[in-house]
Amino acid sequence: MVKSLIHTKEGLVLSTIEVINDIGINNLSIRKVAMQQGVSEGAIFRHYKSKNELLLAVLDYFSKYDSDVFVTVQLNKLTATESIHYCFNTYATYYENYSAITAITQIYEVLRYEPELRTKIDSLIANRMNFMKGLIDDAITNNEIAPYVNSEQLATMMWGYFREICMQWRMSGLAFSLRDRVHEATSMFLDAFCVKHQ
Amino acid sequence: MVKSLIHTKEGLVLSTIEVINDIGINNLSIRKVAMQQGVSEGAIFRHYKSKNELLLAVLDYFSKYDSDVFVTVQLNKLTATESIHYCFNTYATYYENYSAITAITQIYEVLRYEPELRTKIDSLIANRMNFMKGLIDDAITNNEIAPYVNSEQLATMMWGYFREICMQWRMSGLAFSLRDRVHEATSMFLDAFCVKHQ
Amino acid sequence: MVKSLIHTKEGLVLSTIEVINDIGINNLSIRKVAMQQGVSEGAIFRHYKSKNELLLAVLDYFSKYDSDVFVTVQLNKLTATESIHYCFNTYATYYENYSAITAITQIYEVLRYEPELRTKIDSLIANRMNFMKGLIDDAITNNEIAPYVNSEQLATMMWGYFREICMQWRMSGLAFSLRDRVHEATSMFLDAFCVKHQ
Amino acid sequence: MVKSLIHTKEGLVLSTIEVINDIGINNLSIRKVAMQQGVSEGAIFRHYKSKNELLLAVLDYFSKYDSDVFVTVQLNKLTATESIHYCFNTYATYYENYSAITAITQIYEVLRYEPELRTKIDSLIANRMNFMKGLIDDAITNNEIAPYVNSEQLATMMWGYFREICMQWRMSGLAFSLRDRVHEATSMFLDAFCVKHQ
DNA sequence: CATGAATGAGGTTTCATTCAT
DNA sequence: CATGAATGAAACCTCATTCAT
Repeated sequence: MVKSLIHTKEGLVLSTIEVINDIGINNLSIRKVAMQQGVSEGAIFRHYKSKNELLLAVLDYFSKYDSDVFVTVQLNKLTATESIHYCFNTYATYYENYSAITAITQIYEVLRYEPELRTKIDSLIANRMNFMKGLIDDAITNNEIAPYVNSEQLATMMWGYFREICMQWRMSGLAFSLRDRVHEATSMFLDAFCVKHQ
Repeated sequence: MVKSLIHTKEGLVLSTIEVINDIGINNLSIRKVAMQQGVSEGAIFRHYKSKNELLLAVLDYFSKYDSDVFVTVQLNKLTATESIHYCFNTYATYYENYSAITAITQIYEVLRYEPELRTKIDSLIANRMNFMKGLIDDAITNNEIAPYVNSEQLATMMWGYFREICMQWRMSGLAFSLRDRVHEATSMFLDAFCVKHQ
Repeated sequence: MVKSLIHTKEGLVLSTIEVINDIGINNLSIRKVAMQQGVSEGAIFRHYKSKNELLLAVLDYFSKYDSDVFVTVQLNKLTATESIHYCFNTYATYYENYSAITAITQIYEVLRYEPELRTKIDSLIANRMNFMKGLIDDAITNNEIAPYVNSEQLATMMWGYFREICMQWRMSGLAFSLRDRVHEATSMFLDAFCVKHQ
Repeated sequence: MVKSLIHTKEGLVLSTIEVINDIGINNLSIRKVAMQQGVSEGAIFRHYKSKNELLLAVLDYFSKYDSDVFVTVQLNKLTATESIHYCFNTYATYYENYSAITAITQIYEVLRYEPELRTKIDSLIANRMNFMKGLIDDAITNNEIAPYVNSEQLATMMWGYFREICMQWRMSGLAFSLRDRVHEATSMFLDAFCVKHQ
């Protein structure tokens, strides 16, 4: 479907995400990707040496968005809490428009069992954690969040919530607004741990 | 290994969990379970009609613990926030002593793609959510948690955190105390959303 | 179903015929017979050393009826053509009341590929042929059938018709009267090859 | 053996017929066909999605010959009884030169138990019946066969004979001339049911 | 570059049969 | 006698990957 508009190599990444979303990572196979893309199975191996290299490209595509968000946040001159809001809002908006991509958020552990993918997954998770922890630390420094807050735990809570709500959204058949729900939750988090002013 | 001590049928559930933890749900096969258990492949099919029926037994085993915890919490005459503490503490202690079981918490989405398992997974998740939401609602009623808190969102946060910290624990090679970490996080949650007394 | 009324050993023969009729000789298995009979799989091997020995018992049961018919025909003091009529009428009546048994008439070739069964099948077919050929020869001797008729070919025609009409009866879902059809065909045969009297 | 001369896909049909003839439909397996053809088992599934689809191709190949015969008969401007002679003579000649194909004539009932094959078998049998019934009806119209003859019954007799003599031919180890025997029988049939001229 | 045929390993499942109880 | 657990072989089928064209 996306075939002629973009290069085959990139199209295969999108097709793979589509297949994972449609039938699950467990039922993913080169044949299914080839069918989704409308090419032969052999053709895929012209572009990617192995199935796991294709999955690596999927993870690259996935983490590339992370990098973009993180850079953008840095460039915008926002307060730390505003940055946190901005960050989750950006993800939620993106995911809402490209729901298949949320499938990737749910299969970290599965992919981690493939040796070729483990490093990539680990750094992806670490980057997300560190970025959020950094923002929270900034917020503490700037007196936006209470000083006694454990920034690592709070970052874990936030990403944990985000992945959990993505799962609920998928389970519901995309039946609610991911964006609104995430926005409300982010506000809850920031209000709860902010410095209370009299 | 566990062969002669307990019935084969139950041993297969434990062996399956062990294999999932060792090599991942994606690489799980009847053959591998048979090897882990020290029986032939055919023998498994005397006890479970299919691979998915075996996985269903794994999920039953997994959710049985949930039921036990929920009942125990109900029996103990604790305040709502104490119950929440008790609940997560119980899980963390159990999981710390049986770390392989945490593998199951990470593969909901994968299993949901198997039609025979989807209902089970969905009810398992719904039960956890409803139980926690109930406790939070109780806490609100009892003035332990602030009345403006959205109990569903808070429950999502807590279970999201719990699954996320389980993942981190696994990724770290069980390098920290799950129990301590979860205890701290639960306190953070309850403090943050509790009614502030002057 | 037939369990307690008759001995298990004989019940197994009937159950086997039932299963062959229900799901086909290709899908016949010891397990299916055991289920039909309501016993364990192992129990069958108490009575029959192997699957093929059970099938041999089925063929014995099947050919026993042939013997009975042949003897009865001999005892009745009928003309040769009357005997032929009587013979096919007896079969048609029996098969109409026990339709499952017709399944056996359709699987000679399949069973012949099992070395342990081949001799039995061959003699069963030879006996039917010889018996009918003998009656036809008698009819020729008695001037009931024209002298130039090749009795072996005519016997082949008659048994061929009989098996073919059994197949059609089965395919139709037993939708017509096997007895009437066979009676008409037998008359057609005997009229066509009889000595024409002026 | 037939490998490089003709396409694999068509070769597989011939190999399958060979295997059925050699070891029986009951012992037919993809593995045996692969061995007969000299390819791997997986290779077969590139050409046929399943075992039953391969068997369907066998039946197509088998019924294709029927169609050819029926069309040829129609084209030749023969009398009805000549057509009947021609038809059976053609089959007998073909089968005599390709004896393995007669195996297919003996396994209708077995194949009918496979849902994917039933329709094909049923139409194959119906076509043969209707064609022969049509010829007989023509013969009656043309005063070649007596008007009181039930054409459906006669067609059943003829096909029944043909299948029965094929079975005997196979059982005898191809020890007699199928062509001569069938020719004689056809003459017997047509003489017996023809209009007697003074 | 792309295709389509092929492979060999491995997947789930069924089967006939054995044997301790 | 009967059961139920177990086995080892074989069934059908899918998979990642290779390679000639």
